[in-house]
Amino acid sequence: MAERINLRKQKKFQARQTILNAAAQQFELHGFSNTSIAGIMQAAGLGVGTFYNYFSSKEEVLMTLAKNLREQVSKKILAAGEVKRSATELLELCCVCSAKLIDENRFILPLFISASEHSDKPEQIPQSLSPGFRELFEEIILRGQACGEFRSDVPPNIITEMIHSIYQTTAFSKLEISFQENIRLKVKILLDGIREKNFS
Amino acid sequence: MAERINLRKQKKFQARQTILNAAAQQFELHGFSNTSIAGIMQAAGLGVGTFYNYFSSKEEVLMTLAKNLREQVSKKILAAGEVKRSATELLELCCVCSAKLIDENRFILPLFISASEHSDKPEQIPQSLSPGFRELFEEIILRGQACGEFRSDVPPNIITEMIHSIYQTTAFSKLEISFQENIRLKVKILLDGIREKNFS
Amino acid sequence: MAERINLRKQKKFQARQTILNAAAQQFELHGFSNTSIAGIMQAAGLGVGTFYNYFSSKEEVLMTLAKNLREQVSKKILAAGEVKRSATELLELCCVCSAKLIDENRFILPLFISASEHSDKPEQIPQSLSPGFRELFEEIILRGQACGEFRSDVPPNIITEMIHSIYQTTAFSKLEISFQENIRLKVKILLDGIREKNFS
Amino acid sequence: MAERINLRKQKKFQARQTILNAAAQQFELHGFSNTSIAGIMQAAGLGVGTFYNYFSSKEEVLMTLAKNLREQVSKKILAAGEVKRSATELLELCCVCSAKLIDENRFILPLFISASEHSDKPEQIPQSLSPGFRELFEEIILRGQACGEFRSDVPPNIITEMIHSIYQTTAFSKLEISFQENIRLKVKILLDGIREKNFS
DNA sequence: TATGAATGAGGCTTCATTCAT
DNA sequence: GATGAATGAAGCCTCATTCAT
Repeated sequence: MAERINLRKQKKFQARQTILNAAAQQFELHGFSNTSIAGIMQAAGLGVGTFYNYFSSKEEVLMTLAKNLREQVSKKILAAGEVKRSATELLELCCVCSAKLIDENRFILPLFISASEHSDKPEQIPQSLSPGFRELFEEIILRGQACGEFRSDVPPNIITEMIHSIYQTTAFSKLEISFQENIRLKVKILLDGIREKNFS
Repeated sequence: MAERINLRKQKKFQARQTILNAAAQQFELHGFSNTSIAGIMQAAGLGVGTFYNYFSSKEEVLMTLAKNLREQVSKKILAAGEVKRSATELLELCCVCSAKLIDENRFILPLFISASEHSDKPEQIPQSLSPGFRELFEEIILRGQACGEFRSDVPPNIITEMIHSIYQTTAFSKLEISFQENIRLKVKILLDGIREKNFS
Repeated sequence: MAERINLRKQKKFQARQTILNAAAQQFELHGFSNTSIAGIMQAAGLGVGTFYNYFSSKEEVLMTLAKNLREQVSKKILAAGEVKRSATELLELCCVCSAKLIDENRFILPLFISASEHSDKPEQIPQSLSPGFRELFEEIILRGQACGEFRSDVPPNIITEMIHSIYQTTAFSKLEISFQENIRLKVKILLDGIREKNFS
Repeated sequence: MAERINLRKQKKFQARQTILNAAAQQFELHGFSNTSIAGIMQAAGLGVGTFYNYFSSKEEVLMTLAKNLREQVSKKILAAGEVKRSATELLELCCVCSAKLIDENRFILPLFISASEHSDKPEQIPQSLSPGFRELFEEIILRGQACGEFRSDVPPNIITEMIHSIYQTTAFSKLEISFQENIRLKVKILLDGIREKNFS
């Protein structure tokens, strides 16, 4: 009996996952607003009505996809933070980790930028990927400023925002260079720009 | 007779302007894809059908708005470039100028990011605001690298892209700080990050 | 003074004619229902509003074009009828005359077939090109039947309708043969088919 | 389960049929271009959107209606052709058969004439009802000419076209006589007109 | 739970017609 | 009389959402 319930739960979970994957694929292919629920479900090989057994709107799907990515990123980054290093090293490491994960789920980033736009249902769209991400970066920067490693004449949230901006726009880059390498170079510039001059 | 025609043309020009302004307002308020043509024309206080006397699609309106801004930015920047200065000074000046103009037409920037998304009519959406903007920045950076003022271990197009990213995402910033000041601080970091270390 | 009025009338007449010609051209090019008033007036090189100084609807234009053709055809045919001949000769002659004129204004025939369809304003569309055409044919046939030249076991209006049908559909013919020759052959068949067998 | 699906498919088929019938009725009532999709669906007692679950345009509906009729006609005619008779008899029989079927679906014929007009989507409108109809007639005529039963001084395609023209315009006839009788009389004339004089 | 047909609101676009100049 | 910008009705079509099976 318990197994049967488990099996059912598993099946349900599978359908949900199928929808999420199909949605990700369609979002990447046609963009968020040009993707219809019918389109997603067709890609998923499921009936249209089934969608509403798992989600109540396209926005919710997007939110879920984002949450998943966010959790992955957070986990990786938190793990990295456990070993003690200089703020610079830590920040660099975090950036590399993030870049890698985002690269593997690239579709999600553009989505955020476009979907967050001015949706009719803005409450359903989280501000950014940040929770557990933005905070972490900001914490590292604060620490770096506190110990004199980073310049203090620029507010930490500005610096965090700048890091963010690098991720967001690099996802769109048309340059020949790879996403991760592109991020690496920009982070290098940023790190050199925020390093306290007397420090080195 | 000529006057009569002139008068009419003038009125037509005004109507066009009214529509453009209403569109800008609505785009800013609800976002590009959430703005309907009916909405624009209602905001403009004109009949729906009138829209098609001036534009053939929402995309064309956006393109027109963008072109207008682009031209303003280009003019300002080109004027700034005529006086000879160090690459650093020039870049800083350009950034300040651009920031000012973009600040006054803030709505347009988010538009580009969202509209470019995956439109059904992508050919109608120019890649960015850049023509005469991106090129200018890149030229300044090249010159700075050539004379040893800027680091050469990062390709100039990466740096240009980074400047772009600052504009794009700062337009969305929720921080308390003003747009122009925000840009100023980020540009400061960037300039410090790309300055050749031996140079100073 | 009188001249001035005449001149004005002439001018007015010219504009009217210009519109009629443009309409004929557009009808032929795009079909009746796919032709817009704006399209006609653009082809005429006149302002849209001007249309309503001369006609009150597209249907009226069509009616006018048809009336013109009808009058031409009638005139020719009546002239032909003045000389006395056998009914067969007369019918053949009429058919040839009609074919020639219709060929020169081919566009009008298809129009009738399609426009008469089920227009919203059916009262404005005359039944056919016939007045002074259908009647004439019918009279010739009646005469032919009366003098034993044509078979009498088929009502004359059926025969007239058959002649009509030849004109109507031949206007659409995709065959290589010319319109007039095509008509000639079909009329030959028809004449042989209605000739009283004992007569010859 | 299979039954359930079957039931649904059956219902779907019924809805499709309902729409086709409503469309036929509306086309007949108001003509093709004066019939709106909303009108059809209202006549069908269904929601507007439902239309697009079955067809993608009015043209497709027309095409479907025509195809159905064409198939019926072809079947009947082919059956008639299996018994061997003289070309004259065969042609007469075919004409009678066709007349009967067309009479029962009279609406479709005018449609073809009007719809073929100059549609914006001409590729979607087949040239005529002919496939398996025009060809058949032409074959009979060729055979009749070959065996000296029909006159050979008129190309067979002209004769076929003439038969066609009889059907097309008789569908519009305002005469008191019935469609089938009307056709019968005209075909009699035609047959007499194409019979080789020496043959009888 | 899965399905997919039905629905109608809402967006886009065309166009005949009006009217101020 | 000539003009053409303004208009809104009306048609087309898409799509999120519901609901009976």
